[in-house]
Amino acid sequence: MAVETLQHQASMDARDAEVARPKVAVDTVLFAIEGERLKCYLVQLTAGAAAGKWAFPGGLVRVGETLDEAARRELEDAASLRDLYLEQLFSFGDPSRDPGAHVVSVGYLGLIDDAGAAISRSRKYAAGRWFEVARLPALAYDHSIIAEYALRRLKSKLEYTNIACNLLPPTFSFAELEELYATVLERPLDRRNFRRRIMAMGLLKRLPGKRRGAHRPAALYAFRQRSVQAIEML
Amino acid sequence: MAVETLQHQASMDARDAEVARPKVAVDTVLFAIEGERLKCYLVQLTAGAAAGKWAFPGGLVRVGETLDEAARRELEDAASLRDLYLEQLFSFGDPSRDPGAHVVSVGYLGLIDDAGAAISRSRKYAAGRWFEVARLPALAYDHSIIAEYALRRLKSKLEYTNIACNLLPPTFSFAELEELYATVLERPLDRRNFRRRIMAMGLLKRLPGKRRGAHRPAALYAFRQRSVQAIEML
DNA sequence: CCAAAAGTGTTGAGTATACACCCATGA
DNA sequence: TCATGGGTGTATACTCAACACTTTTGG
Repeated sequence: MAVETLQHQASMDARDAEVARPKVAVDTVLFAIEGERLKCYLVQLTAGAAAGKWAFPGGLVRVGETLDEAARRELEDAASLRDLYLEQLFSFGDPSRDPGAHVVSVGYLGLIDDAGAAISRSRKYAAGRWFEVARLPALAYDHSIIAEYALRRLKSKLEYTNIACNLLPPTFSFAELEELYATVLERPLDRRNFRRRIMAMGLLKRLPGKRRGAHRPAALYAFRQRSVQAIEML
Repeated sequence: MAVETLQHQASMDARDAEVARPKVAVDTVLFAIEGERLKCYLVQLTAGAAAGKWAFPGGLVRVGETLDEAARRELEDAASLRDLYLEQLFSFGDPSRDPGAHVVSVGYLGLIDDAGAAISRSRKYAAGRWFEVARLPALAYDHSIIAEYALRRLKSKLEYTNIACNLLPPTFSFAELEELYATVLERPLDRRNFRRRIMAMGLLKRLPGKRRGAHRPAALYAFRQRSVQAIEML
């Protein structure tokens, strides 16, 4: 096609309009902690070859919106979620990843501190709910590959950023922070070493109150700058 | 196109078919070392609003090819380059990044060990040549943002992978390896510490010959596994 | 007073850094 | 023999990992 010869990417060439082009979609792997388990949110598809299968919420990017905006729009549609942490992961372009058409998907990692905030009342999907990451059902398309990327990224960023603040409520005890790390990283942490490292970074501020429970009350903390991505950690 | 009705990302809304969709392109920031300088390859555009400006080689992704394939095809077209190291960087989806149309660009980082291998005889571009990274001309679209991403990624991966093997010829002296690091990272390295670290990793094998020069000959090395990405380094 | 979770320091090992001189060669 | 780049070791500071007991509360 001569189309290629005339231009770089967009091409104002009218012939372009007739050439089939891959579509662009976004898909978001949304994580939350619930009941000491790492979970992610899946929706059940209603149409197409993958109908009935579970997948990450996502959809086609529209002309005029950024990729982030598209991801946020889809999450709002799928689960009425807003204002969550989003980070671009990777783009998946295997033409056979969706048997119906060539769709390039930009994968996103999303984090939310409250799994309960997700409300599944989208007309677009048959259902939506949280699944334990360790026990995901079979996923549509190449979504299990996207899931692996997302999990790897989450684990890795936990070790060198303050990303954890997006998985915790505004106020939390130190034990809760440590438990978050242990849950996501799937290994126990040394309490003293962990506390020392976190404290040395000065990311937390101590709050006045105490968390009352059945036993010795825990001091409460908050992240000094929530949702900001500092560097250097474990 | 019924295609849309059949699947997830494409939403089943028939109206979708008539809606304009963003296009997908790839753009590759190709690096090489030449004359103790880090350089990257730019092409001069011939058409569109950006005609005359310099940009990274790239172009629209075709239906049926992967993103990697598209990037390789564009590099082959632009500079007759094949078999180089490519790694996906990030996707840039700001609708205004290309004033002509909404084009989502998947940025790639490319590395080649021999700048001389690039042959600019593409009909698509007015010119193509290497520019010192520290002295790039004004770039078309959002390519200066892509350039920053690429450079940051290169610097960072140099510190924890063996990615350097893609910027060096099959055989090199230790001084050349060190100089590569110093050039890219823009800081001097301690020769003894650097050598110790690299050696401790066992990534290199010593070759029998010597590099003859005006002075004391240097031992020659090669990467044990070329183009493989091991982990853990500086 | 007992069960359970919260909180707290020290030591040893390993790793990273700083630093200066001799070597081999060609000209 | 000299100019030039190639090649080598050690001492110190720092960072990371291992490890167990006391405190505070509710029941």
